[in-house]
Amino acid sequence: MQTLRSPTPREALTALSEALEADALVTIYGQCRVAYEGRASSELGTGDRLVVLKPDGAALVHTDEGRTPVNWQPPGSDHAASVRDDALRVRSTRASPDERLDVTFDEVYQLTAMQPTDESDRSLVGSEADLREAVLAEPTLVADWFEPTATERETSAGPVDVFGRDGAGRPVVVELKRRRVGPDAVGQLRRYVDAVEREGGVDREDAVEREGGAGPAPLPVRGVLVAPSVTNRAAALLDEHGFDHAALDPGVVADRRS
Amino acid sequence: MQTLRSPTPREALTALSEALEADALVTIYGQCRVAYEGRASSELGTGDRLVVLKPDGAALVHTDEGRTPVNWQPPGSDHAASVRDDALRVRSTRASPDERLDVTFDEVYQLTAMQPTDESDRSLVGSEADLREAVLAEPTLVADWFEPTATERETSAGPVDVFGRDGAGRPVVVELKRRRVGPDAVGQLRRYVDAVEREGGVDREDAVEREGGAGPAPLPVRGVLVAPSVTNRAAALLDEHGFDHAALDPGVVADRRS
DNA sequence: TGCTGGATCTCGCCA
DNA sequence: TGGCGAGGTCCAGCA
Repeated sequence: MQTLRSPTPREALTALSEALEADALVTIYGQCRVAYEGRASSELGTGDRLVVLKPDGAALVHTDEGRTPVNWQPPGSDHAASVRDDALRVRSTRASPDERLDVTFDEVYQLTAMQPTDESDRSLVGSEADLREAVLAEPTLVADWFEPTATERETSAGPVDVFGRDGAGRPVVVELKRRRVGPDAVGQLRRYVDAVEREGGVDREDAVEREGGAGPAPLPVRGVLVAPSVTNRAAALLDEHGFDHAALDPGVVADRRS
Repeated sequence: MQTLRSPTPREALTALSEALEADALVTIYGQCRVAYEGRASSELGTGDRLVVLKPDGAALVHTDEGRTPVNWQPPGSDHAASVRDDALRVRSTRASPDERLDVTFDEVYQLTAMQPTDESDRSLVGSEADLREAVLAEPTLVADWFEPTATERETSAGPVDVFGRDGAGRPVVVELKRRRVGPDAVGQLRRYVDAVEREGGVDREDAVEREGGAGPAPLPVRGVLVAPSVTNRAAALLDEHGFDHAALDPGVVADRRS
């Protein structure tokens, strides 16, 4: 690890160039201006910021506020350093989409180059995938009549989270959400239900069996939204479309299963 | 600004406590383990990471990869430092939702406390708001028959981006998107069109005028999706609902207007 | 505070 | 590479 305190632009350039070459993780704290041009374009006047350059090509410009960087460049970008008008300039570019981030330092207070080693993977519990596992292990969590037959079942509108039947053999589309949902989730469920309805709501094997017979008699398709809770607008939409809601919290489910 | 190189846990604690007290922006680079518990829960084993603590309560844990921190805490959280088992521990908590982030350092390589001053605001061009301005200034960009009458017009499904009439007096709902859109945007447009249709598609003044007359004869409502481009699935949905698509790129529009 | 939708969303998966 | 949807999304604006 190398750290420079208040380096001259030339000193900073030398250290930064070496660090980028060596695939180091670099932080630069200093007074700077920032310009971005690409998917949108932005300008940021003079101020003190923390700039992080990662060996995978990510670049972050952080002020003293907010979880989100005020400016950034995604991984895969190329970092380059130079001195212009006696000022250190860091430029990060990428193609597709074509975008460019320029950070010009009036003054560099500190520059650090690190070589972190990190073999560890993060394990996360409480995702939608965990919710799906819980539902498959205990389908009555959705409804006492629910019998799942497939996950990620393909439709013309995209894959359905969990697909199955009710006691009367009607197709059931289940959409899973790990948190309280708004109208968008109901719209999503609606698209899947519509698609299954259009396609006759039969599994592929059923379709083959029926092929020689009469045209498909479209079955009514049930839609169930599984989520801890829903907003008023979402509840109204669910009602409007005749969909069901199963109140399931991934955290509670995880506790019960453990 | 203060920087400690390879401090002992006690030295790090002292410096960190002072820095947090002084509302400093703090970076800690070291070998650590991370645990999160709240909306979900996660574990992260030993590795070298860069931790950023902001005076507004934001906390970021960055590895050498990715734009997104591997763990974090949003602004508004409370940071606290302590020494446990001869190791520096940083805990960031917040209520509502109740969540906690713990970072335990096996070793601190460097700790820096900064006092950044940043008065500058970022200006950004190319947002959906810019697209709206362009459409209002030149409605024929949407269609030669389009006459806007309101923005953010309220409906039971939420506010419509731009509302207006076509040449025949039919209500028009316009949904703006700054980039290529998928099925979700069509679903959104559909919800707004449905809502306006249900409500008669009249402006408030019209409704008052008509109140004494016969019941409202629901007008067919037109829907227009304004976006640079649409995916195949979205195009199919637009067609299915009889909605129009106007190809407008916010970047191109910005150039033309400048 | 909750609801709603935008974002240079990011990220992973899959065709 | 593009399409698609999840995310501890974050975030602003508004009721």
